[in-house]
Amino acid sequence: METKNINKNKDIKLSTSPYKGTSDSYPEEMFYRNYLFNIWEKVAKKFGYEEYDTPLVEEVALYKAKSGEELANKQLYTFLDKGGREIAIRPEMTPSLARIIAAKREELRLPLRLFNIGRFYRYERPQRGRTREFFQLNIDILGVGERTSEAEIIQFIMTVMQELKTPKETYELRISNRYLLDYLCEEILKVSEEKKSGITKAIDIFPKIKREEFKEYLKDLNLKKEQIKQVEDFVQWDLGNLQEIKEKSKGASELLDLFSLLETLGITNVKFCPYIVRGLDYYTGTVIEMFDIGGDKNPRALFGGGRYDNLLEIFGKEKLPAFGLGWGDITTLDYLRTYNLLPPYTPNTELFITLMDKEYIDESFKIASFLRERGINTEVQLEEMRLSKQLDYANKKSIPWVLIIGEEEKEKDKVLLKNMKTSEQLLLSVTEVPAKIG
RNA sequence: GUGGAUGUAGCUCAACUGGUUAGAGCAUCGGUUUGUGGAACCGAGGGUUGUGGGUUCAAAUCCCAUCUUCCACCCCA
Repeated sequence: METKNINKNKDIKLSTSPYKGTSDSYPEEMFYRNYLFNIWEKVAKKFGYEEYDTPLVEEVALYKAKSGEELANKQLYTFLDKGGREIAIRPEMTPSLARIIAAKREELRLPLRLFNIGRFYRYERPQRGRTREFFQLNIDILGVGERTSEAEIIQFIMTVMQELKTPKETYELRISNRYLLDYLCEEILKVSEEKKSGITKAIDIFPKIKREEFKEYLKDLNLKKEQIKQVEDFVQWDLGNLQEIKEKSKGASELLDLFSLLETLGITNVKFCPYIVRGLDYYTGTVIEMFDIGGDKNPRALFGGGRYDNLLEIFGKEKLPAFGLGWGDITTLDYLRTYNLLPPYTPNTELFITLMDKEYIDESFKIASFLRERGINTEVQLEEMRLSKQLDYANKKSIPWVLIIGEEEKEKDKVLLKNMKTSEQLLLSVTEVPAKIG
């Protein structure tokens, strides 16, 4: 009976490839991912941000309330749990963050500086810079409505870029403000509320299409000739244009304040771009996106973010000013690879202990424990094997040091420490192995 | 969700356009070398040609379906 079962299992050929749009991370890939994550975490902590986390699943209603329609309806992984609840795997962090803040709205001391590095899922067609499973750094400051909070996050961004050793000519932080669109529609174009979303969308795709196509697009929105010209004019605005309307437009004055603050901080690689609008429905003021401008290999934003002062309202709570961003791992690693900015892969093991005779294994284990206590990452050869093979193994794994313990060494109560790079060998006692090796 | 391309050994690619037993480089393993790695040489293992149908005397090659990956749209990290 049992053999029958085994045969039956043999007939089922399971695929070894991961689920569509996801990928397995072998040690080398983990090394690169952790390189990025460690920098994110280190810099976030440097700025006084604290780590938090939320469940991977949420009720679908959370996303229906405020995320974009596309994200909530089409890109959401959903299922019914056994109690009949509609559950979603989180596609983004901000709604969850808003939820946990709203839950403790009354007792939290402000401002709150929070970050999280988490896994997210979106049901989409995979392509460059876009997969179904990805990680994101979410970093948010809550409780400060001033431009200072935005400047701080932008300072954080630039510090991370520095840590990643990114060349200045390869990136640009594009900044705009949602209130500016209100001003355009209400004060300049004087169009009805329904037309606003169409115009917003047109402005969003402006950098992607040709001038003529843009004109056609606006014509299709039933805009008058004069209005079309005004929109074409708007997407080319610079800070000078904002100066003229700063008394009348909240967006303009906020942007001017932010840019003057950034200037005093000596922050470069930032640009006012009127066509940055961002899709998610909850943004209210400043919006930002980071782009690779060194070539056309990475047309997708490395991250996007903005101000979302009203998000707590969906929980029936008092408003709370908030500003934050979601920084993607896929897009960023693509970018880092494009410019060869990732460090060479190096395994963790610093020292390898050979086994010349299987009788010596307890000696190996004891020495390994001793060295590990001293902080040296130590790997032990577990099977008797020709020495050349053991050295070959250490060499292929780029382990910098090898400790040889054989008959000769045992007699003298010493070990032979070999530097794999220089081939130098040193006969010494175990206690003499330097704690800081490498 | 729409459109376009793709799939041959672990990886990168061949196979004279439908014709014997699907090959090579790299990688892996073994040996030359039982206490010294990186080089060289010798050898070995590894494939239902993504999967399932169909056409044909004959299919990696042609047709259909399906899946994967990639690219664009959409959306977005």
